[in-house]
Amino acid sequence: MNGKKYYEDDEGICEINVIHEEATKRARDQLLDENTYDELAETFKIFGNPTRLKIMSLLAVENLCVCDISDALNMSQSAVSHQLRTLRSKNLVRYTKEGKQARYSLSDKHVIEILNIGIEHVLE
Amino acid sequence: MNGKKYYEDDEGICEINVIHEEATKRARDQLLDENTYDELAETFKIFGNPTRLKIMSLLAVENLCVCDISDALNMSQSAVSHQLRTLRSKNLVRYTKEGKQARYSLSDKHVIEILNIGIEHVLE
DNA sequence: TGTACATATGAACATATACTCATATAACAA
DNA sequence: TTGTTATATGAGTATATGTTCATATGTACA
Repeated sequence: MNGKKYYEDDEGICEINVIHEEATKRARDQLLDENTYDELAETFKIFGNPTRLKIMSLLAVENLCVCDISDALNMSQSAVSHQLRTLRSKNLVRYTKEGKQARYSLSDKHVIEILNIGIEHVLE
Repeated sequence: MNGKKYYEDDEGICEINVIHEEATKRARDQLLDENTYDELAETFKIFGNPTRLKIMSLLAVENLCVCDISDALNMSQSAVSHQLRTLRSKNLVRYTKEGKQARYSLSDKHVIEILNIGIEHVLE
């Protein structure tokens, strides 16, 4: 079940040994699009930062404006605003304008689901 | 329901306005430990990279050694090995020595759960 | 022994990220 | 108008990350 394979990269031809050829093929065949993994990674990356996690945790309970969040997290308005921008860019939060303020909320139930699974995993 | 609060940082006293004081308090009170968010972020960060996602997807189906994974992903042995090290450091994969080889597998059911929720989220 | 293979790892590099600071925009109030 | 408040954002900076390259370690086999 051992075999040699070759692949071409920028530099030339490279050789790779495959030990478990059948299993490798089965595993490779069930992979999704390259693109799906990129998107998936982009999504998880958003969850990979404590500040954003805390913002999402806050918004899971209450809709808040930027200064509320700054206060709750003891962080500068600018830092919070930048992170909200990131969260918005991936459609994880949304906001509605209320006069001078912007009232933020979670845009998706999946956000809470992913949060909860993660917390479950970490706390046990 | 508007109030002013003050906090001290390295530079001195800063002022923050709170617009929704009650809601902010409720939201803040249900936050978890600082430490929990750090751990949580560390975990999600691991999922925030396409190469690692693909490795986990492969191992969700078959137990493979490093060269199998390199072949399946068309990546250098070194790059894969470094990523496996990262995955090991967070206890997401483990391996058993089989002669010259190291046979890797997922170490945790949560890994597949988190993967699946993410995929569900991305694909819809 | 020596040689080939499977894997691990340190160093270097290029890129991405998360803040701070300063400033811009936008809404309301005096 | 002018000033104040709430938010957004560009630039700069320090740190983290993902890969490559070179090399080390460890196992098996001649």
